[in-house]
Amino acid sequence: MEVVSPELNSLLPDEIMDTEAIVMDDETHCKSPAVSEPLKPCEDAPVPMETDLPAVPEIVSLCTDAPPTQLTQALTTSTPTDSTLCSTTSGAQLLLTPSTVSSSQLNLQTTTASNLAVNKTTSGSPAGISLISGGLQKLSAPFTISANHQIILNKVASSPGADNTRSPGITTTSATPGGQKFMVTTIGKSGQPIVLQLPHTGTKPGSGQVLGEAKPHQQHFKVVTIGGRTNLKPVMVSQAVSSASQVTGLQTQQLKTVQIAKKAQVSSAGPIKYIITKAVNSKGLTAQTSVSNVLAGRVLSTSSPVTPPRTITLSETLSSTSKIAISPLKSPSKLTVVSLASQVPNSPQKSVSLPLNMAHLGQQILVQQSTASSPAKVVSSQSTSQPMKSMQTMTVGAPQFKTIFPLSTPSNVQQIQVPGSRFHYVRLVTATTGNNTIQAASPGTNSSIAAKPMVVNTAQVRMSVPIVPAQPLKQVVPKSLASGQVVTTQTQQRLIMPATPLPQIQPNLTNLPPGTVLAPAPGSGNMSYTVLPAQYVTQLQQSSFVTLAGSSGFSSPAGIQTQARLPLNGVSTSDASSRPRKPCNCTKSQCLKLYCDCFANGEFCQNCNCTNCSNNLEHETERAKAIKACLDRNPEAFKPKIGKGKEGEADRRHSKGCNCKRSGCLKNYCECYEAKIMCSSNCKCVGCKNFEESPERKTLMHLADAAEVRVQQQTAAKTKLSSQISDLLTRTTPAITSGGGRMPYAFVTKEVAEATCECLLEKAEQAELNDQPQATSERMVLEEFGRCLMRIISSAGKTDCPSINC
DNA sequence: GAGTTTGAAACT
DNA sequence: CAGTTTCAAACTC
Repeated sequence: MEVVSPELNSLLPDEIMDTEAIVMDDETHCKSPAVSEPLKPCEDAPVPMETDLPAVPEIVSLCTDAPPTQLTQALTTSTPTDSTLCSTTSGAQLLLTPSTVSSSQLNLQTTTASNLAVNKTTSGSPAGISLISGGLQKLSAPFTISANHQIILNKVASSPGADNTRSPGITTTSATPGGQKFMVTTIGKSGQPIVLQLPHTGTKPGSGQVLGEAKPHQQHFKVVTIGGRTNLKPVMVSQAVSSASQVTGLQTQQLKTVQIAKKAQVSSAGPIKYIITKAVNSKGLTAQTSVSNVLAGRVLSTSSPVTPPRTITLSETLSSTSKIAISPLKSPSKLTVVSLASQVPNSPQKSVSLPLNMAHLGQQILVQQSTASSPAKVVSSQSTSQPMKSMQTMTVGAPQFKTIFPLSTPSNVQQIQVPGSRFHYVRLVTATTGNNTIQAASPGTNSSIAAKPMVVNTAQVRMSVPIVPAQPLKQVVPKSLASGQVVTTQTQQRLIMPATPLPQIQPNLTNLPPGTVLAPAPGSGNMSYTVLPAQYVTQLQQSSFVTLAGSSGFSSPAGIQTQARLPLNGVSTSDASSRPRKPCNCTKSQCLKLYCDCFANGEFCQNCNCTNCSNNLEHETERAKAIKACLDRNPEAFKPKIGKGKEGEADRRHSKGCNCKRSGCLKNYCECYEAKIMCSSNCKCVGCKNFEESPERKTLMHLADAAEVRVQQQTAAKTKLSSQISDLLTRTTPAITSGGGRMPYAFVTKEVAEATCECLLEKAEQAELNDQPQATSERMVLEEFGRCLMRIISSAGKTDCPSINC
């Protein structure tokens, strides 16, 4: 399995989708409760979860044997049962759940003579295309079946009332009479053709396929996702069992692409790669910008080194089942869950859900995303009868996103940061016995990946709760998970890693530091957690985690990589990422109290000046206790203090307000002023001058702006000067070389310098005689100086003795 | 860089 | 919840 594009998250439904759990073991299953119901953890793996906002059902149950209706509810909003999600028309299965904003339409038209029969309408037909459109989006797209087994779908550039740019996410599925299935996801630019590669298989009479119906025949899925790329990205799924593709609504406002592929015939022990691509800030981005971001941040990775580029093959042998379900949500928060689990050979159900995520059997990916303005949502992953050994759950969201990664036993986690990007990339690679070759294709980044070995607990993960800094969690996912989980939040991504047992610590999962990652202690089950800050990944590279892993009994190596920082506190990620973290200077708090900014931000101390620091992995126990203590005192201790207003920074306000008494709230002592926001009614300050009309504040602001401008100008001037000098040296080098190897300064002899000065003085005198203003005089002198330099340079390349003549 | 001021966090 | 203490950052010299 491969790619989870965070962009996809923004397109994904607001609610958490429940993907049907894939039964890895026939014997036991974890019942999946209804979406609206709290998830029940598997009996053998209870997972304590918390939720702040149970009002909106967002829990996704991944159990395979979940009640059909419940599952359906979790997956889609329109289909009553799970089985109905699959179209039963001949050979063609297409499930489309209405995306909340989907307005784009695709027209399917057979334009060439072909043995493939495709319906033009959305209604299912014997021709082999069925569209479930109960309140669903219609798909219509002219397509052409080429002679080389390709179907080219030409997306309608524009449809009435539809904005392709804003609603790029379109998924359609078609099937040939022979049972071939095609899933097309258009997530990219409008007007780009979609090409479906048709498998060269014999025609098979289309027959109604119901989810759960096992078929000995192979069915091929080819999924082409076009998300701003013109190149083809077919995905073929071969499966012996009957399969159903489920496509749920897409958030068309933003593009998301998730491609997870596992190469056919790859053993479960083979390397599995997870790539989460750039997350889309669903809030801050407009539709257009989101599209561009998708294009830039989109990642397509191949499943294995042998997998041809651009082609992802999901191949399940008779024994596997993959299923991905995504349900649309009406909430502003966006949550995407893509789960995929392997099934026993006889497992009848097999489904692939788009838009974007495809998980490999035996693995599960949860993608959860929520907007900053909406409550955080929790995705729960399924539990199978057996602890999923290779299940992985990822939740990615932006501006607030959470990632839950049930890590498979040997797994690698890589965190990738693209410079300048406001998103954090997380790559999970299930580790195998051998080294995994990780292919991360993060558009816009050429960052090299130097994964650092990391030990991942093989123990079953009992829970994971993403923590959303500014916003309460809506739900918690109590599910028994595989072996590891990663929770990320909008502002930061954290890893929850297996840690030494800390049974006494039961962190309030809803209020953990942003991006906190909790991982159960190996074998200890659900009560041991290690809370790791977002920077953990980065810091892992500095060796702390290896030690921890060893002490924690991690059994398998994994790699974590980070290239940059994560967004913080709802602040622009670019700013946060570009701004170096301020080192703390704590001396008495051991950096385990909120006095410490590092700790308060959920970060490890790194390159700080603190003494007796315990805010590191070496003191994970103390740190965990401290976190718990803080949460006990204030459940929202780690939530951002500065809320994000609806209209941008203007509405930002301090959640608690300040209590300044002497600073007039015009110094950085004041948290409001420090955050560059006005004091609000939440504040209890005395003598506040930090309000809109305050003249003092305006003055300060002007001064600050002016100072900033000066700094910028100086910086720019220095940069320009350096560039010019560098360029000058570069350009003069050949001449110097040709002139006998003399360095540039060698030409500035005493005579030359004197001549230059004379020229400058003369110029100054001229200006003075002409009663030129000082500025003009200075400019004239400088210009003359420039000319002198040019003459020196020019002469340097010609003669050994440059002459300066005014 | 040392000392002071300040206000949040922690404590009672 | 209020008052006090502790703490580290911000600020001043």
